[in-house]
Amino acid sequence: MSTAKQPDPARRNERSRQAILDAARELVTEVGYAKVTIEAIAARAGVGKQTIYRWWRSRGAVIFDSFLALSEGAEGLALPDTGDIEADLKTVMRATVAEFADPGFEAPIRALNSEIINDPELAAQYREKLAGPVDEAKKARLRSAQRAGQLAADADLDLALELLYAPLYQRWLHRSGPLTPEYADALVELTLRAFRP
Amino acid sequence: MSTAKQPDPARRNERSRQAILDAARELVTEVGYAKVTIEAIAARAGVGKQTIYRWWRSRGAVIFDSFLALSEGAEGLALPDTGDIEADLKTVMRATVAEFADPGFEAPIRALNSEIINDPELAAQYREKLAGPVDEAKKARLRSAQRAGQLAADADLDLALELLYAPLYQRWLHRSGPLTPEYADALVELTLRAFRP
Amino acid sequence: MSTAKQPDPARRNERSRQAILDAARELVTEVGYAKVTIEAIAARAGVGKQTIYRWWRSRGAVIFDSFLALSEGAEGLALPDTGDIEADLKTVMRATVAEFADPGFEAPIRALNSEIINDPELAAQYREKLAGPVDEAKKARLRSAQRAGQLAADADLDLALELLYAPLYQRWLHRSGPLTPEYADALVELTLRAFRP
Amino acid sequence: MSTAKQPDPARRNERSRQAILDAARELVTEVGYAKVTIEAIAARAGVGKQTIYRWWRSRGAVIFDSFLALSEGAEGLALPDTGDIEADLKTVMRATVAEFADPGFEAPIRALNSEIINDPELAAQYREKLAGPVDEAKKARLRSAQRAGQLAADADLDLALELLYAPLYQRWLHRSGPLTPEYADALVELTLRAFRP
DNA sequence: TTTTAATCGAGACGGTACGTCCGGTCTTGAA
DNA sequence: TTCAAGACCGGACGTACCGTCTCGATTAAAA
Repeated sequence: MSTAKQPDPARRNERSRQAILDAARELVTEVGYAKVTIEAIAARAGVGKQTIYRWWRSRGAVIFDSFLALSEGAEGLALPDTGDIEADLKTVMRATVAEFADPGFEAPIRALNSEIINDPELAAQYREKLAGPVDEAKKARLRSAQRAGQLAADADLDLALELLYAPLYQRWLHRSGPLTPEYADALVELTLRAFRP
Repeated sequence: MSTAKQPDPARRNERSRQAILDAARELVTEVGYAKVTIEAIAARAGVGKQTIYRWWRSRGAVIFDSFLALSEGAEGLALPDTGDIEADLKTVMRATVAEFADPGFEAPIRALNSEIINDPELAAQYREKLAGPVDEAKKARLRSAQRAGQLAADADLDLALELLYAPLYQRWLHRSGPLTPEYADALVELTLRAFRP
Repeated sequence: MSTAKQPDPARRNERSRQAILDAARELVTEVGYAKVTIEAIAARAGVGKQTIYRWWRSRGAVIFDSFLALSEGAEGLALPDTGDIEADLKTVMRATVAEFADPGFEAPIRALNSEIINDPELAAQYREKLAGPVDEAKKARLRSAQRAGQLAADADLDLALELLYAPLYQRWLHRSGPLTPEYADALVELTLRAFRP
Repeated sequence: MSTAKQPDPARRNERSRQAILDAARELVTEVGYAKVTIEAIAARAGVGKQTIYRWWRSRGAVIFDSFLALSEGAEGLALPDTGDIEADLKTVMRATVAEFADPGFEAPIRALNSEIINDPELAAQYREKLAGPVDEAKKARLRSAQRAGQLAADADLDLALELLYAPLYQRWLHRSGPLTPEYADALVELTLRAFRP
C-alpha cells in the first residue's frame, strides 16, 4: 500500500499503521513539519521505531502518507458545471485562493512541496494519488467546455491546467505577490483567451 | 551584506567567507542538498564551526548565499531583441529548457527552491537578488514588445512572466511532464495569445 | 533435560534441539561468546526464536548446554596409573597445558567461565555435569596414591585438586603468565610436597 | 588516563570524567553490573554519550575505570610483619575470606572478573593497576620470610602467591565450596609446606 | 483413524540500547 | 577580536536484539 517497503504479507498490524499516520498528522500541526521526528511519531503512536522503518522509507514518506490518508475519500469529486466555463473556473480558482489563505493549510502544503521537490518517488505518488484525481476532475470540466465550443477542440488540457494553476502555486510558494480573487479571475480570463477556439 | 548576523565589523575574514561559500556549493552538488551539514562545510572549508554560526542564521542561509555569490555578476543582462517577440521568447525559453536538462543544475536549483518555500526571509532575498534582476530584464523585453504593438498596452507584465515561466518550473520541480523545446514554444504561443492587443 | 523449562512433553523436536546446540557452539567459536545472540542462533539453526525461549532460560543456558552436549560421553574416564603419582600427574597436567594452547578451546572455555561466574544455577550444573566426573576420576587416582603411601592418608583431596588446577586456570584466564610444561611440573611438585605423608 | 582512546590533549573536562566514573560506580551497585548501560551512565552523569565514547573503548572499560579510581590511593600498602610468616599470612587470608563474604563486594568483583576473562586489554590493566601493587606488597612480605629462613631461598614467589590465592578465588567464583577461616588457614599451611626451605 | 492440541518456522510487534552524527555553545591558544 | 580546532551537552538517527505475540503448517497424542 502506498509507500510500503519490502517485508509484508497481511501480517501488517492495521492498528499500528493507523496510529502512526494519526500521530504524524497531529505532530505536523503541533510542532511544524521540520521538527517532526520519527522518534516522536513512534512514541506518540505507542509503537516501536522499527515498525515505522519496516513499512516506510523515510520520515518524508510517513508524513506524506499521513496526508494521503486524509484525502482518501476525495475520489468522485466533480467541478461545478453551469455551462459557463469562465464562471465555473472563477468559482473554483477563487476557492483555491481562499484555501491558501487558511493558516492551517500553510504548514502541511509547504511541507508537502518541499518533500516532493527532492524525492522523485514521493513526487510520483503525489501525482498519482493526490494531484491526479483532482486534475482529472478539472480536465473533465474543460472537456465539457470543449464540447460546448468554449475551448479549442485541440487544446492540450494538461497545458491548460498548468497555465491556470502553476502561476497561482508559484506566487503562493514564493510569496512573490498577493493572492486575490481578482488575481484568480485574471488567470482564468487569460487562460481562456489563450485556448479560445 | 546578504544574510549576515549581528557581530559585523570589518574584522571579518574574507578568505574564510569565500572558503565557506565554495565548500557549501561543492557539497550541494556532491552529496545533495538534504545531506549538507554545517559540520561538513566547516571541515571542507578548513574553518571552525563558530565562524559559520557567527555570520549566518542557518544552514539554509549559507547555502542560499553560496548560490547568490555565483550569479553576482549577472546585473546588466539583457534579452535578445530582434523585433520579433515570439521568436525572441522562444529562444530564451528553449535555452531555459536546455539549462534544466543539465544535471549539474539539478541539485542547486532544487535546493534553492526548498529553502525558499520554507523561509520567507530567504524568499525575499531570492526575489531581490536573484529573480528580480532577471525578471526586470525580461520585462524590459516585453515592454519593448508592447511599444511595438505586439502585446496589449495594458498587459500586466508580472502576470505575463508567471504565465510563461511558472508552468515550466512546476513541471520541472514536480517532474510532472517532459520539458521539450516544443513545450517551450507552446508556452510562448499561449502567453502571447493571452496578451494579444 | 539439563536446563529445560516448563512445557516438557516428549513432544519436543529433537532435530531442532540438536540444530540449536550446534548453531550455538559454532557461533561461539566464530564470533566470540559476547556477540552470540539468540536471534543469530535461531537463524543459523533454522528455528523460530520461540523454540529457544520455550526450552531454555537464557542465552547463557543455551550456550552452556551446547558445551555440555559436547562432553557427554566422558563418563567412565580414568587417569593413567603407572604407580608413580608424580609422573602420572605431570603427564595429565602437561596435557592440560597443551590443551589450553589450542586456540579452538579458547573461546568456549572463556565463555563457559563467564557464564559460571555470574549464574549460580549454571555453576551448579557445571560442577555436577562437567567438573564433577572429571574431578572424581582425578581423586580416584589420588586415592590410589594415598593407598600407596605417596600422599598423606588424611589429605583433603578436593583441596589437593584446587592446589593443582586453580593456579593453572587463573593464570590462563587472567593471562597473567606463560603456561609451560615446566609450570605444570612445578605445580605437581609443589602440591605433592604440600601433601607428602 | 588509564583506558583512554585517541583524541585528548589536556582539553579533557575533568568535571565530566569524574561525574562519569561516579555515575558508573553508583549504577553498578544499584542495578547490577549486567544492567548498567552507557546511556544510563551518561544520563546520570549529565553528560553526552559521545563524551563517554570519546574517552573509553567500551562499557566494560568505563566500569573498570570506575573501580580503578576507587582503589587509587592503595599504593603504599604493606602486609603485617610480626616475624611469623604463617601467622601473618593467616591473618591476611582470613581477612580476604571475610571480605568475600561481604555481599557489597560480590557484584563488582564478579563483574570485574567477567570483564577480565574476555578482554585482554582490561586484563593487562587489571594486572598493572590493581593486582600488581597488591601482589608486590605480598611478595615483599614473602621475601622478608625468605630472609628469615622461613621460606626456601629459591622459591618462585609468583607461584607461591598463586598457590595461596588461586584456590580461594576459584572456589568463590565457582561457588564450589565454603570459604571459611579454616580453609584460609589450610591454604597457608599447605603453601608454606610446599615452599619450606 | 480421525481429531485435537501442542510444537514448530517465521517474523511482526513494543521496547531498550546501541554507537554515530550533527546542532549549537563554549573554551583554548595562535594570529 | 577573530579565527581554527575541537570538546561539550543534547537529541535524533537507523540498527540490532530483546522477549512476547500472532500466524498457518506439521505432527504426534488421545479419542
